[in-house]
Amino acid sequence: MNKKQIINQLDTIALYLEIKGENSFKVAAYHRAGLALENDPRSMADIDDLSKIKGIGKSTAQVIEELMTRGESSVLAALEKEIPYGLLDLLRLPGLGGKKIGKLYRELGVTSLDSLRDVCEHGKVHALAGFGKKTEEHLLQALNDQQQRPIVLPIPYMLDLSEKIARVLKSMESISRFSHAGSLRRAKEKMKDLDFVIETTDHENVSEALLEKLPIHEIVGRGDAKMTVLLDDPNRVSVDFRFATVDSYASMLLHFTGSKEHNVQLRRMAKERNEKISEYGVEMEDGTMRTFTTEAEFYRYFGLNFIPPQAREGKDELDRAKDGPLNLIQFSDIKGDLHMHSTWSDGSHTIAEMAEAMHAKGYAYACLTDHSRSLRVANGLSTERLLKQIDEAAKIDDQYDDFTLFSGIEMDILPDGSLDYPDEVLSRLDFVIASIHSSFSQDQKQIMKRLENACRNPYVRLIAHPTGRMLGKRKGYAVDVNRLIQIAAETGTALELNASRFRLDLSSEWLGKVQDAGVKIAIDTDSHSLKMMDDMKLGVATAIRAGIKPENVINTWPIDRLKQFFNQKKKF
DNA sequence: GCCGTTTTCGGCCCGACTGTTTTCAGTCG
Repeated sequence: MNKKQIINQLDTIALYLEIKGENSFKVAAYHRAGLALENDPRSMADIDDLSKIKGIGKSTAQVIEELMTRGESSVLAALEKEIPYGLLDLLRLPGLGGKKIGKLYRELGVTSLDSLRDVCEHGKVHALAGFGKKTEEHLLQALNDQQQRPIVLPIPYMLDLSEKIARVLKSMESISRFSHAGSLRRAKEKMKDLDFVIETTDHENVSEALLEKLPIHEIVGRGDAKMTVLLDDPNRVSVDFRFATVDSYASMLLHFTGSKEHNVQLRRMAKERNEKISEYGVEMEDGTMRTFTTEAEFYRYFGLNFIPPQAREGKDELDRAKDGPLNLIQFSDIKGDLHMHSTWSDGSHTIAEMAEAMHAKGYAYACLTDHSRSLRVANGLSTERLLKQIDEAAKIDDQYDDFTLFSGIEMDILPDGSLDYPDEVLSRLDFVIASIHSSFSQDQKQIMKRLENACRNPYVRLIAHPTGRMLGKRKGYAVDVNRLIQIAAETGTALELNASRFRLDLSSEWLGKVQDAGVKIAIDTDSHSLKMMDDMKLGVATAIRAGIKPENVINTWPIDRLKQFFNQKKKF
């Protein structure tokens, strides 16, 4: 059983325990054990002593062992025997938790969504103590709408929504500051809702305006401190708006950025010194509330260096932030973008427009990398056109003295493993990227042969979007990423973090291993338009999640060092 | 169920909101 399946089983056990009415800390312990596994970068095979992992104790370790060896858990089997499986579906209805489900089961014999509907329709629910007419109505409504707790949605979808909401917030005069928070701010690839923290003195007005300007499906809750709505989009995305004052804004942002586990650890730390953290600030021993103007100031108060949102997953970041600055890459480290397209292949803007936009971003360099000749659908460059483009790019480069436009190519690795141009053509370019755009369904052996051939070419410096995945759309091809990292290390080839919101390839999970193997990384937007260049921020955010240090990212390097990398002889 | 440079037992982050209730339980993040 793989790690993901084991985590699922642990979560299922937790759900059963919740319905059983177990102590909520016991329930949380199973979730936390799953989280601990997820946060551990090692594969199941590499973990020798489970109970040494923080959050996994004797009991959960035993369950995990059993899942690994037998493929099933006796703890889970006993729960399945005791509690009808259909009750788990009820947990997905908004407003129903373990306690209420337990009551419905024990007192009304509810065992499934269908039997719940039946008792609701017969008016039996509102007679139960603790239930009432409104609860019964809401349950029926939820059953009829097939309304469920939010599913997880991919970051490209949520980022678009978030940007639309941000535009609305920006237009409101009564808002002095706002930020997205939650999983999106931590750059998780999937999330179930959106969170915004808003600084305002007039939350009534802001709530009203939001309800007016946003497409709202339903108001889930509305109070002085927050408003929760379901958007009228195909996925009925849930959005939380939290209102803060000037004083509480930083604490509020910290709190709603999470992660939950990060917050728990911070609060524990505060508790040890008899202080109490809430979203409003830090309550001192004498009851006074201390507030902060920035998150950095908050961390500093506890003797910690700043922890960027994407590093707040409740791993070991608090310990590391005690010892010194985290030395994680940040956006200001980026000196250029090494993967972009122009109208010469399938981009929407001319070389001059792309170059000027990169220059305007304050970058010191950028590299033009249109598609190669075999990628006909993208108007890939014939050898003649490529040679012409090199001249054209040089002319544009000449117009700048504080910016360099390199000439490169994104060259296809063909299905048989050969490359799209001969070496004598590649030798004319500053920077050669190789990538796969065809025959995705080949078996792993053939895919790896293609990638290995590319890495062993003396001119190929980077493998772009190494897995070929599209978030929320397709999985990518059958690449053995561990092996690719090994080959990249042997040959001195860099691997890409494609920063496009549709890709994020390699993922943060793999990038940590890339860095550990001593392989260099390029964070590129693969821009086909001016707008796409902005995804560099998302790329950096993803790199931070992976714990990437700036010195391991080639496009943080000054131009001379980058040129050295472009020209160095590869190792074989 | 997990955890401990004061602890191996007694805690476990903290608050908003709703619906059910006359002071709070349950759900949620």
